Amino acid sequence: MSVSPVSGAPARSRAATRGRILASARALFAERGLHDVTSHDIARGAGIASGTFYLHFKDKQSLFREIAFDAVERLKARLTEQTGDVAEADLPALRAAELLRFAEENRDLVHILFARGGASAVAEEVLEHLVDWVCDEVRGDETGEAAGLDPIVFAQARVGMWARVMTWWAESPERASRQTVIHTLVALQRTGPPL
Amino acid sequence: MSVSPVSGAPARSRAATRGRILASARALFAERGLHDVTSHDIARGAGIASGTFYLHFKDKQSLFREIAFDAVERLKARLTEQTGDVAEADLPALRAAELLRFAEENRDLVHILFARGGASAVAEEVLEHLVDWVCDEVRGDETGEAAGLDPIVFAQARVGMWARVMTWWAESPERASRQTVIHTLVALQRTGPPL
Amino acid sequence: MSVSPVSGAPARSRAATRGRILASARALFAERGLHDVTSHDIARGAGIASGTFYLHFKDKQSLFREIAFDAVERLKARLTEQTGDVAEADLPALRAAELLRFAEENRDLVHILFARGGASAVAEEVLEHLVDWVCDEVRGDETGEAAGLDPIVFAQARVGMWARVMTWWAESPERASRQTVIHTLVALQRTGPPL
Amino acid sequence: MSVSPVSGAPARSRAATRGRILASARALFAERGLHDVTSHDIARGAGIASGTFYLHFKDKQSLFREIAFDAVERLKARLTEQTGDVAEADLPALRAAELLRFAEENRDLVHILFARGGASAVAEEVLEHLVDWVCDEVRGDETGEAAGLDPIVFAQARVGMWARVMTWWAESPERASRQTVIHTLVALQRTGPPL
DNA sequence: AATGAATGAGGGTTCATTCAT
DNA sequence: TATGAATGAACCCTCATTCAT
Repeated sequence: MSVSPVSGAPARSRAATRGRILASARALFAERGLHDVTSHDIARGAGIASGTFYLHFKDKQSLFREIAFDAVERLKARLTEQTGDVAEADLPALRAAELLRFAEENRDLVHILFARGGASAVAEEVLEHLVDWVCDEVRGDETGEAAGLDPIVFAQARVGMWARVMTWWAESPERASRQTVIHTLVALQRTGPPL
Repeated sequence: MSVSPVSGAPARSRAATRGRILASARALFAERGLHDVTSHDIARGAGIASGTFYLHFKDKQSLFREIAFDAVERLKARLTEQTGDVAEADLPALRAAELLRFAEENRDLVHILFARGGASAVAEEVLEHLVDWVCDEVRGDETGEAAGLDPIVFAQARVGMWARVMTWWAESPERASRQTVIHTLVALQRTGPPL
Repeated sequence: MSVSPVSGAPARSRAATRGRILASARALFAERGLHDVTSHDIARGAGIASGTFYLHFKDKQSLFREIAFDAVERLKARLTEQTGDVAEADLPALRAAELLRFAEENRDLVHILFARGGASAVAEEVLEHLVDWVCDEVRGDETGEAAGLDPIVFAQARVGMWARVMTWWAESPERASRQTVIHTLVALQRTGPPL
Repeated sequence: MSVSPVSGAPARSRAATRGRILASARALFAERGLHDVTSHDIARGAGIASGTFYLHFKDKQSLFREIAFDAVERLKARLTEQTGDVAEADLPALRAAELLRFAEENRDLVHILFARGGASAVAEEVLEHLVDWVCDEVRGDETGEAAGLDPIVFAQARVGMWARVMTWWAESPERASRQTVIHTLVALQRTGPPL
């Protein structure tokens, strides 16, 4: 009812706009973290008006959730694809390679999820989600590397390790060759014989 | 007009006020995370006026830095104390025990530093600081567990593992017995023989 | 390419859409008040797209005006119908009965006009409109109950009384029997003999 | 933690600032109604920064409540002062006079409470509060003017009448002489003999 | 050293309205 | 006629920080 002159508006495709918002948000979150990115920033980055943001997402938080969980799902899918096609002995190396591939192809996402993302409860959920997944896998394989270890502690440790290494590598992949990283990860995952 | 107070006897010593602020901040940060605690909250918790905060700390950021780095230094000291007094074979277990002790005695700090604290660049610095320390240690010991591995990757992995496990355990220590956690950590740190 | 629809047979008639909008608005305004109902809410309630609203009404304000003035006109008509058919002594009771009937049949409208609706200048206009009408009536009847009184003050008082009682009764008619309310209104409208 | 340069701030008395805000709000609410006055408007009118508003009031709503209920209490006090000092027959006239005095001395408040104030649930509460008061009074006096009438209906009617007349008169007192209004009100409050 | 009232730049979000399709 | 994505000004409120006392 109050004064509110308006200029006008085009009509791009809904899906396209949504995509632009996601892309803009991903980039900005990676660069500055959830708390230092405003909904206005995201809108500007997407080339839309600030109100438009809320036509596509309930709020900033839920946009972040969507980006985060979409990413973990993709990561899980990557790691799962490997299983079964190969000799068991090769699995650790293949998985390490997949982690690096994912980190390389999703440098911004990795940063959001595992480093700066810590800004919110969402990141914690994401990590816990990953832990649960590893945990389930380990429990299903009594004779594997985690035999005799507590599955949860094992999973927490492993996820912590992965997250940190991926984040570091994604930040500047030139700091260590892919082979070096894979080799180190594989070694660390080969637990020695009991004393 | 009134009796002048004995000079040199401030109502509260500068150091005491500073300490109260630190304590209040530590508790609040742990409970709600950096971004959900205002400078007013901290002042109220410390029983001082809001302006007084700035008489003791440049700003919220630097208070957080101080808390964070003080904590890592204490953690490093703990881990270092062990070295040298014991047989090399026992070191991993002793260190794991120290990590848990630290986590237990500093539940709030651990949360700030490694989980929710992620809210700022400071937490990233803290982790990196720890990585550097591990890295230096590893480089000085060519024949140790990290022999043949890239020191930086090794350090990142180890710190990631420690941070995650400590955070998880600190959150509710009743989830796994101290022995279980130590045992799992030790096993994961005993890298197997090269293929 | 497809069979062309019979011309002159719009999917939905203009008037029908208009009516749906009015009905939707009436219900929502009554439920939540003018300021808590958005044009989108109205459109959704009417089963149309939000843009369509503006094909039928200039803006929210003018929709509200239309609803409001339509209602007062109907109320006035009700009260006027009575006049002339009956003995003068029975008029007050008949009118009071009409007020209640109107309130009962238009519970939502009454609320909009006289209570929550106060949200805007429109409600004020409506009341003033009613006052003018009562005023005119009174002026035309020099020997009536208002004899010797200032017509405007009289009209303001009467309209204030009516509005409040109707609103209250419409909100939950079970709070007082129709007879009780009528009886009280009639008594209050029978001004006593001058001192 | 974000950029937030600040200019500086004086230190007027807390009570004084609070008073300035109340005065500014009263004037603006009367002029434009609750919904068309922003917290910035109020702050500007009070000569303070916009944030200062929230140092003194929880939000706009509660400021409005305070203004409103303070006013009704004063009105009730005025009407009560009279009781007891005078012959019962003179009471209606004295009360009517008080209503007008109040309206005259609080032109803005009257507008807020009984006209534009309709904008919010608060105004409804205020009116209901007044109704309850009248109701209680009436119930305590079985032989008074309301003898034989339903107390609630009676109170609703009376409050409606008062509110409307006060509002109208406060808006421009020159429209009718004080004597005229009082005379009319008194006449309307002298209910006639039962048929 | 301490106080606490004041500052004011934004932050997230809403919504009346437009217009290309 | 109808659609619905888009607009963008404006709103309420927060909070890190300052400074007169």
